Amino acid sequence: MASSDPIYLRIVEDIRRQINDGTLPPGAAIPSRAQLTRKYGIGETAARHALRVLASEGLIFGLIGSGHYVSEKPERTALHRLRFHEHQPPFTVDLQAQGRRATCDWRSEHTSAGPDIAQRLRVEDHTRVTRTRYVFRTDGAPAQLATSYERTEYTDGHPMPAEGNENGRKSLLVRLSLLGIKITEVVESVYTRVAQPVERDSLDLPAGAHVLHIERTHWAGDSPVETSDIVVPGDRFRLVYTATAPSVG
Amino acid sequence: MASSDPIYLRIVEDIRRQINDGTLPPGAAIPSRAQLTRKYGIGETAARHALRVLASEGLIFGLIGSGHYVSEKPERTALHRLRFHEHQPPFTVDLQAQGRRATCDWRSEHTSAGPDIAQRLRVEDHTRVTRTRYVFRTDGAPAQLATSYERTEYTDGHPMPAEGNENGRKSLLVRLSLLGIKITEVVESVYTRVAQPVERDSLDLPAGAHVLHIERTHWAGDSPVETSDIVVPGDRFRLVYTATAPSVG
DNA sequence: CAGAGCGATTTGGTGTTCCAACTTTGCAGC
DNA sequence: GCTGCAAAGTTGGAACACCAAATCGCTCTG
Repeated sequence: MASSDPIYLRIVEDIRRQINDGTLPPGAAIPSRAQLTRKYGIGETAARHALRVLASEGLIFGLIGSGHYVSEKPERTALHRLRFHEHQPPFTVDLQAQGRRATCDWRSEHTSAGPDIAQRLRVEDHTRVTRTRYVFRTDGAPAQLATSYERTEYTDGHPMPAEGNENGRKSLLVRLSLLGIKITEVVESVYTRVAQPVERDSLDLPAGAHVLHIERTHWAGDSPVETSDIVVPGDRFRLVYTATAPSVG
Repeated sequence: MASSDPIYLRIVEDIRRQINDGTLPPGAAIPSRAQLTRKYGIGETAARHALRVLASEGLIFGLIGSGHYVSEKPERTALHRLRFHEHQPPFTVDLQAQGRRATCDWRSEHTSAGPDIAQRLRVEDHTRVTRTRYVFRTDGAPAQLATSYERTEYTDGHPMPAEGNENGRKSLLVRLSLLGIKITEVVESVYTRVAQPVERDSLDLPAGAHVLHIERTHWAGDSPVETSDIVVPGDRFRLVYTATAPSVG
């Protein structure tokens, strides 16, 4: 706000305000670079810099040869995560529960745990674990990128197939229950960060896009059984956690 | 990766790779604009653009007169959210539970519900509600910005004081239990977005910073009792959700 | 040897210019 | 009236230049 602020920030704040208060509704055209330079009496550098900042924030988007336009307000699909009911173990709700066409492909392999995964699974470095990379798609669009790590000792009896799709899918809980292992606790740790190149490729994200990163660990008593990293496009989803009091049916 | 990619992206990917694989550890100096132009045989525009992109992603930061340096890997403080135990209502864990010096100031007022809040509280537009703005600080630094809305009918008996700090704080649950209202369900919806100017001011964030936005609603049976918007700096915190199976003590 | 001071270096803001790729528009010709 | 093409407008990449503010290192002085 200070008059000592750089010029381009003044433009940014001005346009942002117009978008917020509805003067520029979604779909409206932003003045072009040439128009901005005339309107505000600035150089082209400042004008394009302002547009770049607004575009990188997702408020507007540019079309080569056409112009810049106000983005639609992002509708974030609810992704139901942990849900708790009495007399049921904690579980995560599948994408299918959304009533959308969802598919899942995975690739599974044995590998050795790095320091981070080793700590989360409470094993030594280089312990052999089963790593499975999942790609979830909803309505054809990539929706989640998940990497799951299981302690191989637990799952050797009923191992993951090397790869497959949703048809051959057996949930973690089913496979573990066959081994007499009961999940007693699930912990999810959520944070946001910039998408890495691999994730941008898999999830079809632009440079600088933010993702929600979920570190999930399933516990059986005091032993972590499985841990996974789940990466979700930050502009397309919201995570919903529901908790129900035990004494109510 | 394609050779048709713009030059500045090649530089970005090259430096990003060096940061990721440890060639450039946190604190290491990035080559200056002049050095980059010589090293890659590019113009100054491309060099500074590459540095700007990396800086906007938070991977590096610039010091006027000194240079660009690799950022520390962000340590995100765990913010324990919903936790569920048998025979206890769902509750959110306070900041104090972190073992840190935390303070809280708030300002409370009666106002009329806008369409968004009205929908979440299942009331008509313009129904009178109690709005309370909280600012939580941890170790002196602003940590959370929360805006809570309560249906005035529930809380008129034991209203919020107009303003106060952590010393005069009575939790929502305590006030409601005095009125015989028992929270049976808590729903938290989490997403990430760019911080708005007001939030940047309150939380001391740079332009373009991302926040975690939590929409939380407390339910008593089928009636929403309180709903709040909780905004948390995305680079300083992670949200931890813990679920324990009912049948285990 | 300590400290002051100056100059080289670096970032960040801004202006100007040029170009390639693409879209939109309007006009000419059928 | 319709088609097709050319011109004008727009974005995005890139180069170059200039300046203010800040930092850093070296030198010179006391």
